[in-house]
Amino acid sequence: MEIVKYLSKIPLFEGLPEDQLIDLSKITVTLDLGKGQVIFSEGDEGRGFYVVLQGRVKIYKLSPDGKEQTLHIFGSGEPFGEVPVFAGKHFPANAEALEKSKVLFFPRISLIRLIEKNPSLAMNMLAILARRLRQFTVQIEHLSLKEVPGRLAAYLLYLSDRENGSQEVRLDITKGQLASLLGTIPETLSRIFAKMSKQGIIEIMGPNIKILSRTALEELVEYGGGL
Amino acid sequence: MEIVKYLSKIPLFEGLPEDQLIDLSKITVTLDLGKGQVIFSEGDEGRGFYVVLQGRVKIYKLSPDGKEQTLHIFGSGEPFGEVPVFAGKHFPANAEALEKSKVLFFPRISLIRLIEKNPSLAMNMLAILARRLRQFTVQIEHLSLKEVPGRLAAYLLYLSDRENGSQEVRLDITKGQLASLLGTIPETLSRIFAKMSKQGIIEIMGPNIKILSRTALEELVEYGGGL
DNA sequence: TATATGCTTTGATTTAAGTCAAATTTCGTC
DNA sequence: GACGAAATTTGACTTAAATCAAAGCATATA
Repeated sequence: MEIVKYLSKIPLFEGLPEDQLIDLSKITVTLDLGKGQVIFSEGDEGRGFYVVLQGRVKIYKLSPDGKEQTLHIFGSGEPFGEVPVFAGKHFPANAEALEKSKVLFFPRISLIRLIEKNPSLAMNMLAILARRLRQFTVQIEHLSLKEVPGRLAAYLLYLSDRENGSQEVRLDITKGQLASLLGTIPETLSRIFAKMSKQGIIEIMGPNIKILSRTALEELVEYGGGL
Repeated sequence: MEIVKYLSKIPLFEGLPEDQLIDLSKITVTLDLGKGQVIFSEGDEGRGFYVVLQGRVKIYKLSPDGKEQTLHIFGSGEPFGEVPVFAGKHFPANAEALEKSKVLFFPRISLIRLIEKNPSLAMNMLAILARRLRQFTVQIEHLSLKEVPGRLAAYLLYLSDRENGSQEVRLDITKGQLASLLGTIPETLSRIFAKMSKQGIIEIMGPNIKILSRTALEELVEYGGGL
């Protein structure tokens, strides 16, 4: 079966024996989503969690006046919506497909049953949640302790590191989406990009960015200000 | 043994059979901490996690220039520092006793062994981590989408709700600590308190605050601004 | 190719909140 | 109860970033 092969590649289920993967595959539902399609909304009952197969999914919060704060953007292989499975009740945020996507859905009940039979699955899940907690810690730090240029610099360095230190990175989300992820608005982000570019720290070619001075970016993260 | 009785009251270990609690008690180390004493620092290797027995413990991040963002304040019965146990390596933040405190330490290795033997413990930990993730979601939302008055209003309502809607709440942390928890500085917080007081929304008597208009607070959370 | 739609940039202005400095209150301890 | 240290408040000032408005680009689709 196709699904089993997919499952075995998802970090969450790494190291599970084949028979358990088959068990898992039996409880999953595959969802096909169009661009912009809402997967769940804040306050919805959490009946289970999801894993991205193809495409990208955005998790975000809305303020009453419609301003958006992106919490995460998940790509292929990443699980989301696990919180209510264990914490109970409802989703604390919204989820929406950024592009045409496929996601797997794992119903809560079946999953809990599976975990009870299967401690190592629980360990994997613990690791995932702990890692996510760590990401949030960083995000909170950035939002409260750093100005926007510092946050952007940190993000660019993160992208670069992800491609083992490449000088050139590509934004795989729109600049508007990046603004929301950094806790700001497109105008502000655009101005900061312009300033960084003028100072010769980066070079912008559409969604491709060449890092001209890694040091300058690191200083922005470290000491902020002064752009 | 004393410790076993303590352990049985900690949500994390709820529902564990007595013999497992005894096992647990054997691997714990009790730490006595003075006020202001550092428990671990960002970057330290995570050798295990902690549970507060008495007192209060603050988890926080520091910016290079010394500004502090409090992530959590944990009281009696609450676990902290679990992230590196499952996510690996080092602590992502600092921990310090806010007052004279007692905490239990659970070494990583023993703990993992225990969890592997013991699925229900894993389920409890999953629930705890999931709840914490949810709290962070809210905190990020607040930091990015709401102005300080809205965050303060939300905090006051939270305190009030915790004492089933009481009109009078008591800050169990200093206003400086509250400022850090809300992602701001004491001066700003003080001004906002003054404004709210002038507008008859609250009445301040030292650390005791009387909520005069719950509605006004709710509006601040909802629509922000206008103080 | 033309046109509409959505992204991005730029400019002018406003504003919330941070900084620096100093006065004042509160608190712990001798 | 009195002293010194710490926490809190107040004031004047600065600043980063949001808002509002409009123009410029792309991109995809008819």
